[in-house]
Formats: sequence, structure tokens, C-alpha cells
Amino acid sequence: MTSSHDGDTGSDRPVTTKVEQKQHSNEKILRSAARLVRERGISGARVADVMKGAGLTVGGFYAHFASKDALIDTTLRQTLREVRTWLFSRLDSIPEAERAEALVKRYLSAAHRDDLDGGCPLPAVVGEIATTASEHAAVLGESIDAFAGDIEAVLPSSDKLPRRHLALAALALMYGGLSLARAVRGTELSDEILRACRALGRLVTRADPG
Amino acid sequence: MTSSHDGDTGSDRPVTTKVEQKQHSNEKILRSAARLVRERGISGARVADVMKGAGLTVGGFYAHFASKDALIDTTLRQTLREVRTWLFSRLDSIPEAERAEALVKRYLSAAHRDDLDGGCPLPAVVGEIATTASEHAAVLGESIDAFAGDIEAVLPSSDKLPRRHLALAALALMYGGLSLARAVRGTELSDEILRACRALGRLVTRADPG
DNA sequence: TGTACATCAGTGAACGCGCGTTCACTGATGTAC
DNA sequence: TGTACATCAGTGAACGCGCGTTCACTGATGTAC
Repeated sequence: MTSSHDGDTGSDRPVTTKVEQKQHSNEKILRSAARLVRERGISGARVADVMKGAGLTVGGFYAHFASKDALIDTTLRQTLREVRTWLFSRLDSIPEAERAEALVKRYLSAAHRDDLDGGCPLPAVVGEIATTASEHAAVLGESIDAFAGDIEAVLPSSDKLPRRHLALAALALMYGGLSLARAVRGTELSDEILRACRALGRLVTRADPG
Repeated sequence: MTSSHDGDTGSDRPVTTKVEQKQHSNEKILRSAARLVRERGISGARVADVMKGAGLTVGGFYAHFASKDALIDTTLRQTLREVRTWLFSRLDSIPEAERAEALVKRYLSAAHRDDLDGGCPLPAVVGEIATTASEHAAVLGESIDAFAGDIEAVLPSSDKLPRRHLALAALALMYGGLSLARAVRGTELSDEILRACRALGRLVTRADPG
């Protein structure tokens, strides 16, 4: 009740070992980084702020990651995986032919646009990676590829466009729409962009009539 | 032959007056800023670099613009106008029904992707504006609105989607596709993204069959 | 079990560097007489 | 026309601040006997 037993020693142990403690800090750092990267992008996610968000101080950072770049790589991989998990979850209850449409609708919802520190990190990082943070282009490429693969899997087959093409284009439409909508957040135009992209998404993700 | 005459004075004047000289510098600064913003984004376009690119030194900048932000606003307005001009030029020779498709193809060409310091600035600035440079959201909104209006004008009418919606969605698709393609520039995926978005663009910008 | 030493996660101040902005200065252009 | 002064575009060094990274230190946990 008071302590855990490791088996190979009968003595009492602290409730959390050093290793567990560090692991726990690591997770808090990654959660904090995820939040800040989504909200402020790569350069906007300052190391000091990340550590503060994890309830720690700057200096300790380098016991967890070799550099800010290493943290960013890990964070990108992790958050992009999270978004895919969120996006493709609870799709089972939806008829197969409507899953792609549901997914697009979810991604291009006002709720997702307004979930600045919890949603898709792509709008916050793609531009930076293209201009001043190309170190992370490889990780981004892998994630885009995986994302497109996931979309492809829920797409109805079409005779108009190869599924791979449709998946990549749908991703570009979703990412593009969300990015523009977030950039002009708070305006009527922002809502209009989301509606327009959802409408096009609906049009192209529907199974061919007949 | 040796000097210009201003009319109201018969005396010789310097080849360029102070006013003309300053105007000329102003244009050089704006051209340099345009290049750097497109290539490196807002934060990547350092004042010192902008002035260097204009053949001037840092200190003189504030005789031309009140702040870096003021320069960026002007540069955004100007470059986004330029892109629209480029995009909608020489479209007259193309049959009306194919103009929208031609425009999308032009925007999503490999040449445009690779024209880092001359192409569309949206991929370089939208993310930054959403995350850390919201001061420029208003200018961006105006430009998106104008851009969508221009696209709407060349769009064939459709019974599937309001033209305004199709125009906004096409813009999101173009911007999204170019952004992703630039971020993973140099990979096969990059070309694939462009092809995929062009294909979807073709599909949705064509006049309704019948 | 208790004691002495070792380890190591985390602290917080400091370092070096880059950036936007300021400012005293220079020298060519412009003006008054 | 010539001379003396005023203006002002542009220079380059300096300032203040923020950021990534380093490092000597602390104190709790872990280990040896």
C-alpha cells in the first residue's frame, strides 16, 4: 500500500524511481512542446516556454534532448500521428462511402480551427519548414506520406482520379483551407473558407454515382 | 543631353533630384523585401538583409518605413497583387471554359514551386500570420478576398457549387498544394503533390458536362 | 538496519549571438542672396 | 554667377532585448558495506 515492490529486492522503494521521474518529465516536456508548436510554430515554441509549460526550468532541458531541433523532430512526428489518430477514430459507425467526407468535415470544422493548441500542427509548421527550418523537411515528408496513405484507405474508388492523387489533393485542400481559415480567424471570411472547402471536399470524396 | 530641364527654372539640374533618388531607393527596398519575404517569410526577412539587398545600409531604413511591420504590410499587399497579375495575364488566348484550369495549372507548376524568390508569398507568410504575426491578418484577408474574386471571374458556372465557394476552395487547394510541395521540395513526393492537386483542379474547374 | 558516498534530475545565472531600432555624423543636393 | 548656409538621404556603430545553450551547483534518490 505504501510502496511498490520490484521483486528482486524486498526493501521499500520510493513511490517513483529516478527513472520513472525522468520519464514523466520527458512526457510533460513533449506535451508542452506539442501545445506550443501547434499554437506558435517552431520558432515560436521557445525552449524556456516549453520547460515552463512542463513545470520545469530551462537548464534541465538538455538532459532530455540534445537540442531544440531534436525536440521539434520528435514533437512533429508525435503530433502529426496524434492528429491522424483523432481524425480516423470513431469512423466505424459511419457508412463506408461517407467516411472520407466525414473526415474532411471533421478536419475543416470551426471547432478544429479554433483548437489552436490541440489541433493539426501542419498550418503552424509547413511554411516555416519551407522557408527557415528545412532541417525538419524529412520528418514532414514522412508524415504527409502516412497521412495520405490513411486518407487513401477510406476513399471510395473513382474512375476520375487515381486514389493516391485524390488523397494527396484532399490533404492539400484540408491543410490549405484550415491554414487560411486560421490566419484570418475571427472574420466572416474564415467561416466562408471552411464552408467552401468542406463543400468541395464533399463533392470529390463521394463515391461515383453509378 | 547632359541634364533635364524642369521648365520653371532655366538652370542645370542634377540628373536625379533628391526626391527621385529617395523614390528609387524606396523601390529597391520594396523589391528586396519582396524577394526575401517570398523566400524566407516575414521573420526571415531581416531589416539588415533587406537593405543589403537594396544596396543600402541598415540605418537608412527608418527614413523609408516607420517600422519593419509597415514594410511587411506594404510588401504583402504588393506581392500578392503581383502574383494575381501574373496569374491572370495572357489568359485571353485561352478558351473561356479552360481559363480556370489553366490558372490552376500555372499556380501549381513545378516552375512556380521552384521560383522561391519570385512566386506566390502565401506559402511563406500564412502560417506566420496565424501563429506569430497576426498584425498582418487584415492585409492577408483583403488579399485572399481579392484573389478569390479574381478566380470567381474566370470560373465556369456550376450547379454543383456556388462560384464563390468553388473559388475559395480552389484557392485553398492551390495554396495548400504549393505550400506542401515547397516544404518537401526536392523529393518525388513534392512532384506528386503538384500533379495530384492539378488533377483535382482540372476536375472541379471544368464546366459541367451538359 | 544504518551510515557514507555516488549518482543524477533539475536549478538558475551567465554567455554569445542576432535582431529591430536609434542616433550622431557625413557629404551631396538644394536655397537664399 | 558665386558664396554661405540649410536640408536630408544614407552611414555605421551602439543599445536593448530575447533566445539557444552551457555550467557550477543543489538535494533527493540509489548503492555499497
